[in-house]
Parts: sequence; C-alpha cells; structure tokens
Amino acid sequence: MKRKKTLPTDAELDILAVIWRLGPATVREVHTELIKSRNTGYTTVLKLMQIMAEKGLLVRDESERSHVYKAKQKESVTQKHIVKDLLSRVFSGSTEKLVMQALSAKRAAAEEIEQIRRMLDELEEN
Amino acid sequence: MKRKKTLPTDAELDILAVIWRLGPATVREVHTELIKSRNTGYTTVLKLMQIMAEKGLLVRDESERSHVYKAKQKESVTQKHIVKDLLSRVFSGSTEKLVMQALSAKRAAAEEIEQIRRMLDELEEN
DNA sequence: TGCAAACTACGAAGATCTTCGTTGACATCT
DNA sequence: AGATGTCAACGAAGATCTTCGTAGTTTGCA
Repeated sequence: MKRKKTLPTDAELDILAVIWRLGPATVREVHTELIKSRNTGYTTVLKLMQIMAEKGLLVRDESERSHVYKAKQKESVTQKHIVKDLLSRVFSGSTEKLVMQALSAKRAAAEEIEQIRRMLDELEEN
Repeated sequence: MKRKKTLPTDAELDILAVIWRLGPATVREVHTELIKSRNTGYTTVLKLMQIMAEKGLLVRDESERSHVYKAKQKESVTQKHIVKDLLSRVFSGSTEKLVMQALSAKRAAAEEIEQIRRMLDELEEN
C-alpha cells in the first residue's frame, strides 16, 4: 500500500484549472481553452491528460468516442494539498506568514475581507 | 533586457529554507542541516548552490576558502513571488480562497489570528 | 615533507516533465 | 466508396531538475 504524494506538476495544474472551470471536458475542449493563454499542441494536452488519468488526477469516461475527463478530487481538496505543501516548504508551517503574504500579494476586496473575518470568528469559537 | 521569472525549484527551496533559517552559510553548513530531514550528498548540495548562484537566487562570497552563500532576495520577497504564482495558477487570483485554504489547512494559534485581524484592519483603512 | 581532510569545479548519468510527430481507427460528407 | 477531418495511442525527442563520482587545489597536521 503505497501512498505517494503526487502533487500536480505545472502543466498539469494548467489543465486542472481549466477542468475546474469548465467541469468534465474533452481533450478538445481543454485544448481550446488552454491555447487562449498558452501555446501548446493538441497532442501535448492529450498526452498530459492521459498521464493524469494514470496518476489518478483525472477520471476518464470512455463511453463516447471523445473521452470525457473530470477531476478525481474536488478543487478544494487539491488546493488544500498544495497549500499544505507550500506551508511546510516555504513558510516553515506558519499559517500566519502565508496569510500575510497572500493578503499583501494582491489587494483583497472589502467583501473578501469580511468573509475572512467571519472565518476567523469561527476558528476562535472552537 | 529579459526579465525571466525564475522561481526556485523544489530542491532549491529546501536549500533556501535552510539559509533563511541560518543566515549566510557555507555548503558544509547547509548540507549538515539538510541531511537531518533529507538524504542527500554533499556534492549534490554544492552543485545546486552553484547553480542557484548562477541563477541569481544566491550570492556567493568567495573571500574565504569555504565560500559563503546568502540569499539574494529577502525571504519575504521570494515568498511573495511564490504566493503570487500560486494565487494565479491555483486560485485563479482569489486571495480569499487562498487565505481560506491556508487557515483550514493548519490550525492557527489564537495569537496568529489576532495578528491577521490587525492586518485586515489596516487593509480596510485604505 | 608528506599524508589526510575539506573544498570547489565539472561533467555526465538518472529522473522527471513536456512536447510533438506518426499511426491507425472511426466518422462525416459528397 | 473515397476524401477529409477528428480522435486516442504511443514512442521518442527535448528540456529541465537532481544526483553523484572524479579530479585538482588548498589546508592542517603528524
């Protein structure tokens, strides 16, 4: 029973981002989206998605001729894995530092700030 | 004038983390620290640090026989680059989502939570 | 002086990630 | 049926990252 921490690579992340946005999609659909921001060939995307399915990042539905891929894990679950990794590797486990950097990296909207406050309240109630 | 976004790789990050903790250090010192958590040879660390100096991640002082390396950028600056990249790649630019994940990934101490509140206050005052 | 230890430099192998050309199957249109 | 277009599969090249052995230099010491 090997539990190998397989975080998505950079190219894989780009594909995941598209699928998170579109929902289950074919290679064609993902490629069409990807080339808007990134120069990449169709078969490159195909190959990556096949590999991602092998790795268990995506699940493939082969019932149609154009296979449909969806994310194996929910977006939030994958995000959490990535954040945990970042937290330990870059911020030596300090949640505060990470949050500070996140807040200063990009201006948060007032509404977002309120939302974060609410979360802090909840955290403190426990 | 090429401005190439060179984020540290995984192995480079491990080294940076040690240098952030120790301050300027020799290869020997970094290696001694590194093997506590990671199995890696001395020349491997040496090579990596040489490459990092070439890339501009580290600055090398050769005035002593054992060269002393220090981080070119302050810890917080590098962290910010990494967070910005993460923000756009994984959280489609949503600071809120990232902060939420960070807070739920690892329990923050009460003191940390207070600190974050203060930062939110400051952000809102602008 | 001569040997051992510590150090840098370097090249190259190994590992992983990314890209793409080619092939063959299937579908669509005329 | 034949031409044209779309698709999955696959292999292999290319790019990047990581690891380490070897060689040559300097230092410390018996």
